[in-house]
Amino acid sequence: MTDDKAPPTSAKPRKIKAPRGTRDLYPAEAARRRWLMERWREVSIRHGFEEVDGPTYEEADLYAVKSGEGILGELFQAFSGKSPEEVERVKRDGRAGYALRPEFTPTLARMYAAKANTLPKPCKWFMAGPFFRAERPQRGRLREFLQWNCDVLGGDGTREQQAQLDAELIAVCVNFMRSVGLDDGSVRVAINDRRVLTNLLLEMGVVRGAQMDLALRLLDQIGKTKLSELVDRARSGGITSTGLENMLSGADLTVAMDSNWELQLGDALASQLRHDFQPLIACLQEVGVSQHCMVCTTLARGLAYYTGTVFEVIADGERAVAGGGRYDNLIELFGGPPTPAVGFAMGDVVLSLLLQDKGLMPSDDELLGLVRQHPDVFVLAEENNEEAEAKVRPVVAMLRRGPGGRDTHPTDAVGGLHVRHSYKATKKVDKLLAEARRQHARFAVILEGTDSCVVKDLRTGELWPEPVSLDNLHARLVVAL
RNA sequence: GCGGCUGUAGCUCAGUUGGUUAGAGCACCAGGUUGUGAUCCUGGGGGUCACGGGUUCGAAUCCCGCCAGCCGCCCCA
Repeated sequence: MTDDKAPPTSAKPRKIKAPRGTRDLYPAEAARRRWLMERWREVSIRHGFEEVDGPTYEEADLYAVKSGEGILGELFQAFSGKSPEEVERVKRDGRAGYALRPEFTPTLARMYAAKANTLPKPCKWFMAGPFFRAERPQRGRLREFLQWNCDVLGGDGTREQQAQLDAELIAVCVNFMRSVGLDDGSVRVAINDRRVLTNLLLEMGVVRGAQMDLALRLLDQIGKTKLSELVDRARSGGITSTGLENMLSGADLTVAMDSNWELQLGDALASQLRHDFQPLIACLQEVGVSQHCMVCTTLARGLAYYTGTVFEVIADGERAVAGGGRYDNLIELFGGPPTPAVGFAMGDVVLSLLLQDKGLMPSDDELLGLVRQHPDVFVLAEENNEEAEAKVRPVVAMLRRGPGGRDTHPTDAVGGLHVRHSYKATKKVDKLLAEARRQHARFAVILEGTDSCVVKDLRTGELWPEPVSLDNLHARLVVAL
């Protein structure tokens, strides 16, 4: 108290708000996040993926390895704060030793590379967790967000198996979308192949190297930037290809997989693409998702490390919900053995917007139920019955602990019920039942004395015909639930 | 980093050309009626009107700044 470093008493405490682009999760929002994570987990596991995770921050250099220039500007820097040298270095060149993870792939590559020879091949991993990017928040984009990553690493590298694994990965993604209620019409997957696209551009006269990178970047911008400007940028980049200009100008090079390509593309292009995409298409049909898929030859995906198949899940009115592709030389880049790999990521922000747009986001009450936060039992006492009132808290404790009234190990929740009681001053049964109802309790237990109670089923509104002895209460409730 | 719009109670919003002590509904808390599920009645807590300056006898209201949110640009791993 005599500390002279204490702030002056006249200083008003500053009201600190959540940092820009972050979210405070009150019970309903926390339930929504948990529900989403559980859906992601459930679908991943059902498709044979194993859960992994890594640190939420990494050495900043990890993110520089795979060339992303832009990425470094959007890293949240992190440092230990203990080392004066490190602080000095941050002041000197503005770069801390660590960064909050902006994506999972580098961590994944690092983890896989470290244990490559002991892991099954192919190795199917998923994770879901928070990621951080120091961008300007806007619709569908925040600074802290959740992301679901699924990846398939390794395999024999044959074109046939690659197509199988690509298709399997796309299927996980599509089946998730279905599992949250999105129908065939509202889930579309745009698919392309970097190898096919590059060949196409080479044939059009685009030169490998800087020109090719620019061309890919420009294709990625279609729909976001005006045509005239795209063409201008292509020309100022030294690209004279009229083929590219046609692509940029919106020549329709997107076809539903199950449709008649020749009609839309002409015989020559159709037969070339059919040849290139046939293995993947066959596999997508095998796993039953081809009706969602279309080949979109203008899809590039900005990411530099993609080497083959690339895809995006798109929905009208929102930016891409998920995106991914094949990155066959990335593991090697992180010091691992040459390893074919394919993966995708889905963020929670756009997905939530999409579910809201479509009316598929469960209500707050539904979410609390879905994540099992609705009480099993709400305990109260008859009015004007002090003996019964005195038993409320012991009965609550007994039901929470579980059978026999003996304490169980903290990790052993078997038999313990989710039990609540009122903290209100009122003793009116009417109001207490209303409270139980509001909290969506399944049963109300109304104590009548020191050893007996009546049970009301709040779902049907019916009373159990006979009073229940407190000795049998837990067992009876467990059966009824 | 740049531009546009918006900030009044936990939420949705009123608030007149600048004029008493800033309001409603919902939510929350309490009391009453009813009396073992949603009704109804009454009362209560809660706001330095985002924040900081300025103009004015007087500012939620007008001006400037700033912060935050939303929308877009840039960028997208």
